[in-house]
Amino acid sequence: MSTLMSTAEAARAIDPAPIFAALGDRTRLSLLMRLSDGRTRSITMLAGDTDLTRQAVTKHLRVLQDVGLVESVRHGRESRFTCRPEPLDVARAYLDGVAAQWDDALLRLKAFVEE
Amino acid sequence: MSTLMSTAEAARAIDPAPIFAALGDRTRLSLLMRLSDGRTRSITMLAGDTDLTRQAVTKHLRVLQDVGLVESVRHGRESRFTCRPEPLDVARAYLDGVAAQWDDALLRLKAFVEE
DNA sequence: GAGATACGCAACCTTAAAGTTGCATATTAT
DNA sequence: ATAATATGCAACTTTAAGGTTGCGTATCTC
Repeated sequence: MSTLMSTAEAARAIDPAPIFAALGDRTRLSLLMRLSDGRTRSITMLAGDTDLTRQAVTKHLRVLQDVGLVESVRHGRESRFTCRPEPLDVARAYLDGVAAQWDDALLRLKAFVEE
Repeated sequence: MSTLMSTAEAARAIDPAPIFAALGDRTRLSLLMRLSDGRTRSITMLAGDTDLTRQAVTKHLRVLQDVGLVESVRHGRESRFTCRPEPLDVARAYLDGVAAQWDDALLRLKAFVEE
């Protein structure tokens, strides 16, 4: 079989559950929000704004990293995190798919009732 | 202050984390997918397609119900579940917001580099 | 080189998620 | 009325999430 597919197709092929799970935590959403300005931040910087310990923040960043939502680059003694938006496309593609199926169902139902 | 707001504004006002958390499980995503054809199903029906016990499915349905993703109506001795797409809009609005912020950041960065 | 800074790793605690089993109760069908 | 069906409730187990603390190591700064 061919392995060629568009990014949209690729997005649909990836299991979205782990991505949603990573997004399903307030602390992690907050970290993402702060990183979504495109700037890069160290763990200590990110932990400074929260009431959590650095280790807790590190764990959350690890969860985000495992699904590709952030990326880290070592820079001297600090590791700098950046937002990676690709998994968001996977999540959006999934939601769009469910919503589309839902809308189709409503249309068919309406057509059925009116015929 | 006014409490008037559009559905889009309302969507942004709701904490999306619990919705994402509810979506962050394969079994629940599968339940949602099967319900997103708009048809109504009993717990036993939904549990029949899985390798889980009825009770496990009941718990998952409860999680989905708690964030408004499904709705149940008692009908005789069975309770029938229906998909409710509104929370999906909340999730989509949130993802769109983050993605937009991200795109803005890239634009500003580009402008900064080129100036 | 010495001290401060930034991090990684590992152990540990607490709580909740996911799932099971057993039993009670309400409905439907015969 | 009885038997079968569909569900609800509660107790219990297992495992993982979220968080902390302590300590070791690499890296800047002076």
